[in-house]
Amino acid sequence: MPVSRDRLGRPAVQLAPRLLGAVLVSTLGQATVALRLTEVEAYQGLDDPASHAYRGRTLRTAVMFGPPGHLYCYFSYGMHWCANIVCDVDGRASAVLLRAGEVIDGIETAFSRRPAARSERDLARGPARLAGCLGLNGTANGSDLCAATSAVQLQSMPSRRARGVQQGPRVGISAAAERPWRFWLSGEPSVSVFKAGGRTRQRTDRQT
DNA sequence: AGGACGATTAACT
DNA sequence: GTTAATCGTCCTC
Repeated sequence: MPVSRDRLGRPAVQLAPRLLGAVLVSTLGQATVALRLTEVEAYQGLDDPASHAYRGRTLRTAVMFGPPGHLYCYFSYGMHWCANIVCDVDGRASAVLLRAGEVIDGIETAFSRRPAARSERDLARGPARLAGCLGLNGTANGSDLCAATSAVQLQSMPSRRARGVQQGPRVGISAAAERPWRFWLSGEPSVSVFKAGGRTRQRTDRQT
């Protein structure tokens, strides 16, 4: 039985630390991969300049404005997919980005989807790597994680906040970079390397 | 219609 | 530490 939807109907900043240790299971492509979440980030919709939903509902962000418990997948840098769990109540955009996890089942399948991974800890270390392991892409956008018939499910979630939860700035953003809305489990090898939010790209000053 | 930029990754030096 | 790859989305003419 997947996690019940009402447990996810709370703002991302509240839910994010509670998702550490939760288990996601994908049966996409007739293979099973299960993953235990070790690092997440909260994005609080209209209150959060770093959120895709900040400027309101668009075709891309529509899922975030819907009921909790669905997957929001987006395409990044022209080549990667990243995945979020939509949370908070229907109509309020809020989502938790899945940044890293430990593969606990289907390791062979995960490696086949991530040929560049050299070790188990690299399989789902980083949001696009995590999505890659599970086979998530645009087709999975909107998937209901709380439905027993769904190919992607949130199988379990700790009833209390896990021990060893750490908190700090989010990765790779420039807006609202000071908000400490990244959460991870201390001592987990799968947690991604810290980079303070800000410019990760060269300036594009034109020459005169 | 055009362009800047990104919730990134992998492969380099 | 640096940089190329690559394209959907959204904002500005």
